[in-house]
Amino acid sequence: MPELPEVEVVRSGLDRYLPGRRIAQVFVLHPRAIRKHLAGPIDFQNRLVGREIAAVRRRGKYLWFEFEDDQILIGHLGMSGQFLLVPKDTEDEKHLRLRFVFSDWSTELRFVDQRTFGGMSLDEIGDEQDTKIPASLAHIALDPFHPDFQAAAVARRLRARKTEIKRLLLDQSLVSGIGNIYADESLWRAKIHPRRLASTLTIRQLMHLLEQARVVMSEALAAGGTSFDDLYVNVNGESGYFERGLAAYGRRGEPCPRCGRAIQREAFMNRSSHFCASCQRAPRTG
DNA sequence: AGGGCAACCTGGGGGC
DNA sequence: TGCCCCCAGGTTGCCC
Repeated sequence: MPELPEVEVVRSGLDRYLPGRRIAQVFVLHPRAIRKHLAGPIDFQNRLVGREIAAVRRRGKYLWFEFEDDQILIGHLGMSGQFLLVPKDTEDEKHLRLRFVFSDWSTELRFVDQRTFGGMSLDEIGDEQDTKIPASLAHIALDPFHPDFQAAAVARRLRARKTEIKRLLLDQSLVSGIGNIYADESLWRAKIHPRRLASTLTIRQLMHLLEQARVVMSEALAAGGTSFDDLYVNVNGESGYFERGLAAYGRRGEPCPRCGRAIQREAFMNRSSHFCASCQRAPRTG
């Protein structure tokens, strides 16, 4: 569920409350929530207790907690993950996976995740130039919100690939942060069919597409993200309201806001693509 | 090397 | 009620 705008809403909520807080206790309630931390739950707990959070950062759909040394705690929401800041005496959520208790604070941090595709792991800062990014996230490309994001360079990389443009938008090693919702919305805005081969587009068209991705995601961020149900909420449990801003995603059969023809849904990579067959012309086949 | 697909999970909704 | 199938904001690993 959560793509860049939703993860950024969560990150900013965490970063508003957590810097300066010291972890007093860590509870691992489901082992899958830390499956990428290979050293296991005891090591996970031992290495966190006593640490003070310095900042909460993000690249693409990953966020991470920085401490005062090179240790980093990475989090990914997967399809259904939530970070919630709640009073300690709040009843446990059904899918509560991790609990963080802080020194001298009546609020605790909870990681709740119905489908368990998300999780947390401990890592160290990598050596990538001056940017403090966890070593295990080195393969994650810059996202369109990053000040160093270079649309022209990314466009050249996209054009060099011999596959459909939507696959590439979803490839987090080329451009990060875009998922199924914002891929469909960006393609709709740029009037490009999702199955169009990237190599048939011009650099100018690809740069325009990347710009549409940045714009639609910043509009979504301003609206608090897209929430179809209560699986996506901010750290206070509130939904975002960008669903009303979506033109194509999840709108099969509804009129295209631009031309009025019905939005199509098509199976794609075990999921789906939504587009306007009139505004986004299908590539020739065969 | 790069492309394509199944697997990892839980739960909601629709059809019968 | 119940069962079965399909669907869902993502990533990974394995095959070719």
